[in-house]
Amino acid sequence: MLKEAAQYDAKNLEQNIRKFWDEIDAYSKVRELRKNGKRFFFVDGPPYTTGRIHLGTAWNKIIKDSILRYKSMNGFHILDRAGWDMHGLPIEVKVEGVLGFKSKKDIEKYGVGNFVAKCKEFALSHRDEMTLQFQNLGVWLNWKDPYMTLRDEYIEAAWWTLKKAHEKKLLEKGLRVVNWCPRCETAIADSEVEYSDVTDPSIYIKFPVANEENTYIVIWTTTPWTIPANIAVAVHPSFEYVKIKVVKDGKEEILIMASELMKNVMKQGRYKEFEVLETILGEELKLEYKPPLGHKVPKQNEFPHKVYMADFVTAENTGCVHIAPGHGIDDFELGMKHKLPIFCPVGPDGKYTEEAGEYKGMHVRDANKVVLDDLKENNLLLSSGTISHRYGHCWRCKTPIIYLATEQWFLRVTDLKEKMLEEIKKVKWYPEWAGTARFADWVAGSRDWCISRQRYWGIPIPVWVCDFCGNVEVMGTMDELKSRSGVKTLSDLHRPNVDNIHIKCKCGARMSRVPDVFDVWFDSAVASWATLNFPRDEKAYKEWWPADFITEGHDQTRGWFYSQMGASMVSFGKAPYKSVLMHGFTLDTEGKKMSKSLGNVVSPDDVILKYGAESLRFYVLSQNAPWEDLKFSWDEVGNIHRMLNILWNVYRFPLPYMILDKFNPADLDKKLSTLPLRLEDRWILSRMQSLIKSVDLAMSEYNLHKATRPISEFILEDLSRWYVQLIRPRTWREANDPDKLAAYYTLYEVLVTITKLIAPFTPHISEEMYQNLVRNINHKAPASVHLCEWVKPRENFIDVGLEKKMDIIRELVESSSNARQKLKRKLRWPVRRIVISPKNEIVNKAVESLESVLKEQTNAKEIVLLKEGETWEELGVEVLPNHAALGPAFKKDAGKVIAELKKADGRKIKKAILETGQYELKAGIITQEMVSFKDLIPPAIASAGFSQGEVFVDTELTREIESEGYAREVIRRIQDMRKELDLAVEEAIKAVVEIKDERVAALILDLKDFISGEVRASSLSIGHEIEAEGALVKDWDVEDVKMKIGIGRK
RNA sequence: GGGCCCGUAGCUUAGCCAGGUGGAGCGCUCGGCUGAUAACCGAGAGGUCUUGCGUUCAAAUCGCAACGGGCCCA
Repeated sequence: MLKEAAQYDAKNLEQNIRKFWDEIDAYSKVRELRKNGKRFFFVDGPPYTTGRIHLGTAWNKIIKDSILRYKSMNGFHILDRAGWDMHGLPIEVKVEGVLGFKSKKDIEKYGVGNFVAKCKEFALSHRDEMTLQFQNLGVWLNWKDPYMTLRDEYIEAAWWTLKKAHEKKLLEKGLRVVNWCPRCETAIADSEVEYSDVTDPSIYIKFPVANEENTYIVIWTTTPWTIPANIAVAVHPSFEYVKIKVVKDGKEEILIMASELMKNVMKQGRYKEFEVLETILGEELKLEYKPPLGHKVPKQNEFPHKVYMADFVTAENTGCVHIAPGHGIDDFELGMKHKLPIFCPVGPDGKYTEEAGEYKGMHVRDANKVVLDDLKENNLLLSSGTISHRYGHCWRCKTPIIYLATEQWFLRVTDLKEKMLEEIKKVKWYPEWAGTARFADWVAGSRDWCISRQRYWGIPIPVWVCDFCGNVEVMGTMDELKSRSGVKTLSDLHRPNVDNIHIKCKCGARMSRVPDVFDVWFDSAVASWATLNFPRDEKAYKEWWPADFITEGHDQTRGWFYSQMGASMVSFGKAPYKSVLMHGFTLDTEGKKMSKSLGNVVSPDDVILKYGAESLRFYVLSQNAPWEDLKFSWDEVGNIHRMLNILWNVYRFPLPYMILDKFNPADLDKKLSTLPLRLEDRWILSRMQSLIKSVDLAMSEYNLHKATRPISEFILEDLSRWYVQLIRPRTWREANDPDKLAAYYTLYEVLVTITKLIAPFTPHISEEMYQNLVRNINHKAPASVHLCEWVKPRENFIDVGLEKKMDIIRELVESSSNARQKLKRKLRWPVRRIVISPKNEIVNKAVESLESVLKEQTNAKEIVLLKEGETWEELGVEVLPNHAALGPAFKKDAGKVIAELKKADGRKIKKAILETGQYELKAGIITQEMVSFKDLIPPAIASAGFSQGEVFVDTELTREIESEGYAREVIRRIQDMRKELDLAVEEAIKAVVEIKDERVAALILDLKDFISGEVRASSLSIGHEIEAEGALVKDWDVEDVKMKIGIGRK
């Protein structure tokens, strides 16, 4: 049996439904049901297990959930392990914070094992918290058996991949300049560098040219601390450089710089006069200079210092660029090209080493000022100021990064670039430009991937190097390590467990593991095979890989989309995914990004608390195209909530009637073909099919916004505002009226269909409706709506012509209420007639077939339909005299003509003028140019236009109309009072209506039986001399007529 | 500084691909409805389509440039 439904309470409903899902283990049932379906391999981009989820992560998972639910209902066998990214610096930094650590030394002192254990604990507890938050959104993924980067089998996938790289000679150890965080004391990836504005020194330095007295080459830098590592100067080969003579404080100097920057340098150095001695092309500038800090850094005196050509030099500052190959990427490359020493006198902690001479032990952060002073002392500082510019910071601890030349392990992905670009083309990208423009650009400009980190909480790099011969071996699995090393038990594969394992080199010496761990991006890079437990489980890999679909935010272009692609090219030589949906970011209402420092963060929990998860779900899905950034708006979430509330009301409104009538939809299809469906029933069924089609079309391109918006439109416009209004009177008819049953069956069919249509997007409310509408009727039906098949459009229900006609009827109803409003005639009061003047034949067809709908909705006694283009003859025509033409023609008789025109029948004049061009008055003949016409609408008539013509509403009162108007006023007030007494729908009453106005009392008395029926009164007295009485008595004012109504239980 | 995306009413947006009188919702004002009712419906006001230049008979739509926002990079 159907059950009645209370008001929409999202939070309560959602909690109950989730409990229900748990009880019947709905998720597992759904996956089990589809296990023979076509495979659909989805890889969850693993969120990082720190802190709580934010709106962006919520959106991400909601997209995934909706698409997977849709796919599942369409028969796909889905593999969808949730994923967790659990290693890396972010967690280390958090744990360091908790333990109050400041540097790596603190960690070593605490013990690597202890520290790693803390990190693991942190990651696991946050995983649990975040799982709950995702589940509260109604997101269905495999939460019971998620993939976790800290598990041994996952680590093996990374190891296996590195072994592949080694086999393919794509793994190399090398000296490179890397982004280095001096606090975390590790290399960090390009993607871990966060840029923000900082103020730095902006200084101009003179490098003394060798063998030329008082001659200097001028360079500019923002990092004075790199000057002790200066090895060369770069100039642009095709720029023009000058040697100029300047005088300052009575001393003569010769300076070298780009000629177009001469003025700038003069200004910076506050030189008043100068003289150009020589102009030289960059490529001819062959100079040697003396190290500016040779006296402080003795090592510097061992190196030659020369000028080299480089295309990266720009015409800014001086046009001569300070080159420190140990501290810059371009510098390093120039150094490699010319075989310069890669001099890097800075240690991993950011302090100068022995090689820095007198600077030894000083932190580079403190060195800028000292270097400046030293340069000034030697008269080498031309000017010193500050500049505000963007500079890189460690994304976790916010320390400004430095560039250091260090020995690191690299994946030579640049070797695979061409092949990768080919693979990108084979992937289906949504939207298309995400792949062809954005991702391809990024890949084309990418560099080799530095995968080593000098840290603790991560996947240990499985590389063993011979202490003696330097031979390199990579372990691919735990078993391989055990058998190579002879170690029997290994509790897990983290540090420090694997640190002190040695294996025997083929040369006979001992091999030791390199102490590094992987860049955490490498962890998630192997997710598509790690989630299949490859290499342990090859069968699953063969059956499922590569992924059919992944979806992440646009920041993952350079992140996960790329890291997966790189790792997969190394491992398997092909793309790891077949299709990618790139989604946007959540921004605040201003379009600014949400950040803690701006205080504009909205958490998903806040939204759920106020409106429930479903409103949030439908909101993020429908608000934007998925790939656009979403400007969060509370108001819009509120609108979605309202829409869901209306859906809920539409669902619950027929329930009491259906229950009362013991409605049984068991033979729904048969009934729909045998019952006398009205045109409006056929119309909503047709609209329903059109809706299914648009949802399917949109979903085929993952256009979630185009799938959800029409659903919302349908619910509001077609179902609630129109269909439910139309069938309302039918639902309170007596017993077995086939007309009522037709409405029941139709509405039921629509509600059940919509339940399935919204299931992927708003799974809770859908389930709740389904349980009542379907399961309470038929216990053999699937236990959950999510176990149902997706609905297919039924062609036999589609009637496009009918939909068009109904559109016109709706327009006519709108126009007529517009016209009513002009004369302040309420809808409760019938109107004598509605006259429709159509511009188009389709209007006639619509009105002819749907006249009953039109009549009812406009509350009109009669519909008068004119022919296409016909003017309504009852309209008067006002003739407007044109004085400028009449005056000269009739001279002194003009007054008479005008007076006659006013009295005459305008319609006749207009007709004659239109047909013959003239009209004969007593006072003379008038012609076209002497008059113009205006439609004259009688006072009781109002008009309003619509797209296909015009509507006239005749509000003239008759006894019948007045009687009905007042009667309805009385009915509505008695209904209101019934409500106030909280009477059951079918409960009978007795009522007394006392009206002092005798005329009105008589009018109402005409319809006494009608009123009794409508309000279920077993006795009803109406009159001017009776007295209102009953359990509830109220005074009313109806259009200035005083009434006193009393009602009570029978 | 570069690549990609976005900019339409006070707010959120459709229309842009394929040029032809800019549509909605929210909010506001006014009105209506009343057995879905702490709900619902209608009407009205509200637009330099970010700006400028160009192509075209015609530009929100196509092109170029600038400005503002986002992501990524340098």
